[in-house]
Amino acid sequence: MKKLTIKDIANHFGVSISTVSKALNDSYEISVSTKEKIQKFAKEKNYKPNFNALSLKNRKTKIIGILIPNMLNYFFAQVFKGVEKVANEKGYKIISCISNESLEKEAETLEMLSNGSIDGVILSMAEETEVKNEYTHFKNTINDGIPIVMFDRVAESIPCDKIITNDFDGAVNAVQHLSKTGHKKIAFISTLSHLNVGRLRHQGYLKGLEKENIALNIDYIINIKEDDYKEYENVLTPIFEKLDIDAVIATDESSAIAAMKVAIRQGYKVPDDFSVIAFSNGILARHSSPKLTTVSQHGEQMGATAAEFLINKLESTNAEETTETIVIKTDIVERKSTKPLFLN
Amino acid sequence: MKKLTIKDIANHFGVSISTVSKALNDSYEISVSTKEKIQKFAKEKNYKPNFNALSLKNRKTKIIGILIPNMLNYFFAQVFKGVEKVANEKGYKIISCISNESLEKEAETLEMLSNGSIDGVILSMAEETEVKNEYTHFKNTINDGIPIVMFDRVAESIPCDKIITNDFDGAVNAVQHLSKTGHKKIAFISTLSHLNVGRLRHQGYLKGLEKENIALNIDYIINIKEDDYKEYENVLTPIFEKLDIDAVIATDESSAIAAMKVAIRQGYKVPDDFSVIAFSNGILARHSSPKLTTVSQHGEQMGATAAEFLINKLESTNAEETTETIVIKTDIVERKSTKPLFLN
DNA sequence: ATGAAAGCGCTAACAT
DNA sequence: ATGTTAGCGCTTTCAT
Repeated sequence: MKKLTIKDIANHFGVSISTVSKALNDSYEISVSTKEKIQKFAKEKNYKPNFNALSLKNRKTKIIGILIPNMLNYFFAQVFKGVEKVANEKGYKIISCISNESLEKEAETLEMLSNGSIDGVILSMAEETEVKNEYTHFKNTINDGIPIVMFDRVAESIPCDKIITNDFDGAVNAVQHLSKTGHKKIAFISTLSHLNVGRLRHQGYLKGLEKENIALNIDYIINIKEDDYKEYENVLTPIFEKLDIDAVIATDESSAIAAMKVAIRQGYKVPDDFSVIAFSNGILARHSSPKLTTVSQHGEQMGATAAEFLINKLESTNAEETTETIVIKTDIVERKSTKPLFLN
Repeated sequence: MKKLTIKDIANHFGVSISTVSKALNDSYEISVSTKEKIQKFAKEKNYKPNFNALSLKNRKTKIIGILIPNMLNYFFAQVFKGVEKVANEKGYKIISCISNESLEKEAETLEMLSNGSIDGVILSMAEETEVKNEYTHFKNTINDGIPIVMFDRVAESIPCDKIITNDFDGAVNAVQHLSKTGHKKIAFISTLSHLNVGRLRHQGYLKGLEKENIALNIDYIINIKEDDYKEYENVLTPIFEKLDIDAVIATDESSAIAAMKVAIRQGYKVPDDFSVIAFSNGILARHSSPKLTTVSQHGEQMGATAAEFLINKLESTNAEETTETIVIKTDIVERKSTKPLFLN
């Protein structure tokens, strides 16, 4: 039960621990015969070098932290998958933590991790952090020598690599798609108006209208609290009754599906009289009826990219302190909630 | 940038490192005045004891591993959330790994983790592992002194704590629910026939029929490969055309939703002429139209329970080697794909 | 009240 | 080819 150490092996063969260490690391200094017997023995006994001893010695753990606001979100799960894939390939393990959208937990977690537990961290800001604009904990961990890579919800002012999507362009494209398929009365439903990604999508929506020469109707901008997706339908029903709209762009799947249901209930035919596009990664889009056309976000690729950047930074010798911002483009995935767009 | 160590502090005050160590640990051996100044200094300089040094010394990391087949599955994400919550409360961190349903990756991962990286591990078996019945890697890690807690997909023969659901009873209840609301021609759609949880649900289905005095119709048992949920509708369409059924129990959400769509397309009214119940935790259930009645699995609670058991084992001094199996009961959550059940 | 020294498991520079 | 030693950062026993 007691784990086998290099010392035990040394005793067993009556040699010194450094001989064993070198033998196990296949050093040229050690004779072939002793190397062989020691390696064979170690293998048989299933010897594994102690992780903590190595980390202590090397001053690095080959562990990266990932800190996300919420694990029940398909987007973050996808990002995680991408990170895991790359980390695994490069021999890194992952400590994963949840901030629960809380600034305090985010800060505590970062604090807890910056004691040599991890070599670097990939994170997406908690909502509260972004809203309060409180970034000192990020600065602290960077000052502690722990590189950060941020994705999706990133803090502009923090000097670190950032992996984001083209939220603005995504929204522009969504508007244009709808417009080109004959929808001009386009509402914008946002559950993210307090976050930067939400604002960017909003601005993209405005830009899209402009490009398509559609006048802005203020009433078409609908902000809902994201708390309770169960309420989305109730919130939207009276609005849709009042408003004369023929399309919706939503910042997330749930509200898009709610919008679609309400529209159908009110007698619209989707996608002909009423089209819907949502920002999304999700499973919901593929299971709704009709299936949802989406501005799709490539979470896995974002995660993989984040991991690559972080690991590069960790393993690069030259201490070049440049930081990059990478944009992973969204795609419009046409499903059944919009009319097909033929390029003319 | 270079991290502050106990040695640095000792030098700064011209005292020995053991004095500093004791001072920081608030030892009675150290005078109040030196304790104060050392603690104050440490705090100001944001001193953090090195994690790896502590782990090496204590022979424990306060890290638990979690090894799940797939992160994009809402059930596993929920379990993770439960684990995270408890771990966090008790001061443990989590290293999370994905087996991707692969025996080899599962074994490799366990191997990689049993070098002192973690104190214990929570896992759900990869599909391949369960199918091939290849459990030596579990035995190895247990022999390495790393306790395992398994959940959901558990290996009977391995001596460890296990957290499972009452799949059998869940299926019985589902059948009875349908029967009592007037549905007797109940099909069973399984995407998990190769897994034990799938078999248990299957047996529960049979038992439910028996209890309700419904004769078994072999054709009503429909096994589909889970690979491609996109194909579910195509697979089910001809079957439903041929079969005379008025209800479906599905082992997962996706196939349930596919079944519902196909039924609706074929002119059935859900839930009146055709009811659907699915084993599920998911978001899909709450967003489909109509919303799906489910045998609901409480993943978060399973995760929390698993973490509690593991941490208990890790922190209990007495080496009692008993293992327990805990059943977290499912509930039927009535939504709109079944008729309401009034107890008579 | 403070310090010296050993040890956790390992590597590596420096003997021999 | 093999061994000795110091050191990674910390705790703890045993001096002083």
